[in-house]
Amino acid sequence: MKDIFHNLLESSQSILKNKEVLRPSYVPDILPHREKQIEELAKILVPALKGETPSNVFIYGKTGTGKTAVAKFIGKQLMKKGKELNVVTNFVYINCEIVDTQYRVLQNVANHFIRAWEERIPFTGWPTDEVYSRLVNSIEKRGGVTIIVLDEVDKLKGDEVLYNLSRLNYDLQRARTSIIGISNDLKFTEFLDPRVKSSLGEENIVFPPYSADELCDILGERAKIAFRENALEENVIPLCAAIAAQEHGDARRALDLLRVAAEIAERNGESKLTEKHVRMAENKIELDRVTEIVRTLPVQSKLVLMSAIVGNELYDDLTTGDLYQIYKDLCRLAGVNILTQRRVADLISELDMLGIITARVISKGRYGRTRQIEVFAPTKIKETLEKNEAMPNLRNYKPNLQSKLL
DNA sequence: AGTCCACAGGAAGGGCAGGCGA
DNA sequence: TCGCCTGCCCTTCCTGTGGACT
Repeated sequence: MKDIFHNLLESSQSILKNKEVLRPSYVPDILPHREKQIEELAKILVPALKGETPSNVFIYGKTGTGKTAVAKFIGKQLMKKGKELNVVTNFVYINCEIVDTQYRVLQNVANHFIRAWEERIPFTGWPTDEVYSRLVNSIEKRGGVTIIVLDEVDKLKGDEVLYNLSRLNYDLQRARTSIIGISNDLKFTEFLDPRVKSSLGEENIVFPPYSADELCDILGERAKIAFRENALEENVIPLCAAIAAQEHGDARRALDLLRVAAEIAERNGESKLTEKHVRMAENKIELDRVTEIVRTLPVQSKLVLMSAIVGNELYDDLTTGDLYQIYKDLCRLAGVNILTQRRVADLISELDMLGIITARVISKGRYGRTRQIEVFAPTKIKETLEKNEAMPNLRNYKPNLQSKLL
């Protein structure tokens, strides 16, 4: 019994030597194919090292294009150079998906400057303007230039916090601040208050998606650190890169593929990572994504999805009308309100957008115009749905196929 | 060429919950 | 605590549409 972990540890040393390198949170020392963006951002921020105020920057780019990595990388470099030159530089990174309200953003930035022996601002309770003045004080006390990075800035609730942060410099005497906003939503600034828009959008940097070749280089760099020698079959990295490039050049997805593939290979006790493992990883990631989406769907959407699965089993080509008949039956079985066909049509569209089903508009001529519905990975989805208590027991369901047979 | 089916999908508005300032 | 506002979910009503059939 005592050797259980020993054995597992032994076997899991076969392929990976440092898995952390493959995680999205890891900031590498080299960022291949982002030299231009790094230089651009560095040029904008270099005034900080002379004690001047850098322009605010907005960074755009789809997920996995290296926005966060570049921002963190530059932050690290800036702090290092600041120390060398004896210039006070501060770098605060905030992920707005987690810290999403005005209060919490101000609280987080302020707490960054508060020393261990000083009173920290609590999670809640203080009036927002008091947190703001505390923030101004602490930045002022520290002096120098503070770079505040707001990652996923589009997730912030309201633009008040952006307005307040952008006017920080008016309230500061000796210290200066500059904001870097990061977003994957190109249209984000369109909906901002014009004052915020002009103040924050002083400079823009766009991160284009990586090509398959570029992804190969990125994976190659990480693989050197992550894997033992000869643990990778030659075509593994190009395959991961090609799959990720097909979507939109997402490096995060490429790294996930490589990591999950390695985990699968290790769990199987194999000593070499092959194309087969990448394919298995691709499947696993996709299924995990779908299961997660299905699990968190509202009850009505779950019922529509279940109707689609049942419908696919009963009909060769499932249409909106057929699905709606089944849906009404399932609602009765589950004791749930029946929504109108108009609303169900919208729920079908939503499921289509999530990529769980495909709903193609087709015309059957004289027999009308409708959508043909097909469910992706029905077995796995059904399994997930059946774990939900609110779902009806399908063993009690007797379909009425009359409409189709006539 | 015109008809007609079975919807798609837009517009408007009701009802409700939650947030917020007074 | 109250009234107002906003966003979300949903319904009702409506017009539009591709193509088989007449």
